[in-house]
Amino acid sequence: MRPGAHRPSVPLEHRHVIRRIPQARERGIPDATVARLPLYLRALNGLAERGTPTVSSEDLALAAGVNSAKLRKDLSHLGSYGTRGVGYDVQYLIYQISRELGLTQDWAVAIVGVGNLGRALANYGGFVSRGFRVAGLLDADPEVVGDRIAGLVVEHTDELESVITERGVSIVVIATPATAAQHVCDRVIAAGVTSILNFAPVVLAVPDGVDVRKVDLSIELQILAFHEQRKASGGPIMAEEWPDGVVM
Amino acid sequence: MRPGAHRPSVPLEHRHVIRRIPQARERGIPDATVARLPLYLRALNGLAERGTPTVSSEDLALAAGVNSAKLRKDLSHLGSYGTRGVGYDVQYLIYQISRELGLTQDWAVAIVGVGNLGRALANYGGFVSRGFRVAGLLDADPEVVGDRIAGLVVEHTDELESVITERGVSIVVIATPATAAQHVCDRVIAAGVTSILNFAPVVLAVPDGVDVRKVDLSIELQILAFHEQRKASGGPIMAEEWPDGVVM
DNA sequence: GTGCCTTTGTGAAGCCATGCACAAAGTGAG
DNA sequence: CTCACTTTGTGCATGGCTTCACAAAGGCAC
Ligand SMILES: NC(=O)c1ccc[n+]([C@@H]2O[C@H](COP(=O)([O-])OP(=O)(O)OC[C@H]3O[C@@H](n4cnc5c(N)ncnc54)[C@H](O)[C@@H]3O)[C@@H](O)[C@H]2O)c1
Ligand SMILES: NC(=O)c1ccc[n+]([C@@H]2O[C@H](COP(=O)([O-])OP(=O)(O)OC[C@H]3O[C@@H](n4cnc5c(N)ncnc54)[C@H](O)[C@@H]3O)[C@@H](O)[C@H]2O)c1
Repeated sequence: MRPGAHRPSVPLEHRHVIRRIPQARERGIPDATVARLPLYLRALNGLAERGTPTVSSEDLALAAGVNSAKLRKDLSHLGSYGTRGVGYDVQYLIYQISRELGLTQDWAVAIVGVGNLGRALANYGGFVSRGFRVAGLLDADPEVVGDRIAGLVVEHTDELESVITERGVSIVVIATPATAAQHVCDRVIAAGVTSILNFAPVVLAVPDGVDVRKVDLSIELQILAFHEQRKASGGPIMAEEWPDGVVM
Repeated sequence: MRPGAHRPSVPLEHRHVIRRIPQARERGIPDATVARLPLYLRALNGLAERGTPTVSSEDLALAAGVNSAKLRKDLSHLGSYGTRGVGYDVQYLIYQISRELGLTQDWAVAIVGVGNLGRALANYGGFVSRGFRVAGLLDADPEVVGDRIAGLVVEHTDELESVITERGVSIVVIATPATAAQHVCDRVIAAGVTSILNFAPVVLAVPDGVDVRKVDLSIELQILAFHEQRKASGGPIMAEEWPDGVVM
């Protein structure tokens, strides 16, 4: 996950070589930083709603749940948008981060697989709130096709390619059973999509240049279980036993 | 996220100091490794279903979508469970990883907030399939309380503490609106819960020793949008313009 | 037993991310 | 203008993670 797949040939040999301008603002924002920008954006929107005009890195870091040095370094990758002694202008920073993330434009999203999860996603308001527009709901089940959900009519997956091309869909959400996910994935890629959000518990095989992000509830729970067990068993030393019945 | 919060006082000064036994199997599995173990487990279960008795690190890595050296290093943190020249015994490895993750026991999970998302989660089969049992559904809305979902009756959040303590709930899933999440979080922690999976788009404040993992659809989409924009705008060099109307 | 083949387990190197600590830069009072 | 104060932007050190590459280990044939 989080593959280095993108950025295959982005030059990264500046920064320590010549340093042409004071800020290192010439592309190549670290993945870790990109993953935190939405967090900052959310915190900034909260501040903006309360009318706060400027915010220090310390306060914003607190609101976003990160270290303030990390926040400043992250923002420095976008450019020098703060004022020393004052902080960051909330509105201006919202604009800059939004622009960097590509949220100043509208993204058409299609959801494939309108079951329990797909319906929840379709009804989700937080989707639309930030430049993402659900432009299509698709399912293979004739029982489901024709249902009206959140103002959209579910279409048959036969229409997948035409929906994608005709409505300019650039991001596809896969919420089908695991068995169907790779097939759907292949089709949407063939139709030109290069950004996929996958909820099915499978590793999707995709060509270079296609970004897949996955959300896997089961994995999150298992990670929690690991730490929970660790806490319960009272410290780092554990019984070393395992059944001898299991043979290698 | 992924806080270093847990493991506050775990000694990690071995490994490069004395090396008491050939394998470094004395606790302290890296977070990055823990996060991949469920992936390996899933791949192994697929192999087991097809009756495959053993698997090489190369093949398993392929199925899990990782580098084979990384896979071997990850597994070496659990112990020396492979056979050189042969590979890993599928059943045995499933058992070892399950044990390490704490999946040999049953975990009682409560879901708080039974709206669109909460219902989807409650109906999700992949939940139960791996040692997780939904032991309670709770909501604050009297309209929702009493509904029967996936064999469970939704209870009122007034019952939150008693449900947690009486049914031995150790993991809580928060699927309430963002505004209610911190309040719910505080209550479940007061009731003794130390593992939380949060779907609400807020940074939860929790004391040390409590693990929070979050799933945020909106963040994933924004990350995809970032890369999508990068692809579309034809390479690392971009127009440097921004509206002069916006003043700092 | 001997020798060949396969595959693991891990040292070592390189890369990336984190966080400290501070100089530079800006504000505002007097 | 000067000075004290605040806060940014970043050099640097540290540590963790990834990947390569290979010696060690086991299986198997004869
Ligand atoms: N529900 C959850 O909370 C949850 C959580 C984590 C992961 N998931 C995963 O998300 C996926 C969907 O979960 P769900 O609970 O909504 O399942 P679901 O069975 O309720 O819905 C799946 C939908 O996909 C449709 N479908 C099947 N094949 C298709 C195809 N080839 N093309 C298009 N549509 C197709 C089905 O008709 C159905 O409507 C599953 O892979 C599941 O493992 C679900
Ligand atoms: N639906 C999605 O696809 C989706 C995706 C990502 C994130 N989220 C987030 O997940 C959360 C739930 O989303 P949803 O679509 O299910 O919303 P929803 O409004 O459908 O459901 C929220 C439920 O929480 C209940 N609730 C409110 N206050 C409560 C309280 N104090 N205690 C217990 N229950 C309470 C409500 O009665 C309601 O049933 C939201 O924070 C949302 O932002 C949802």
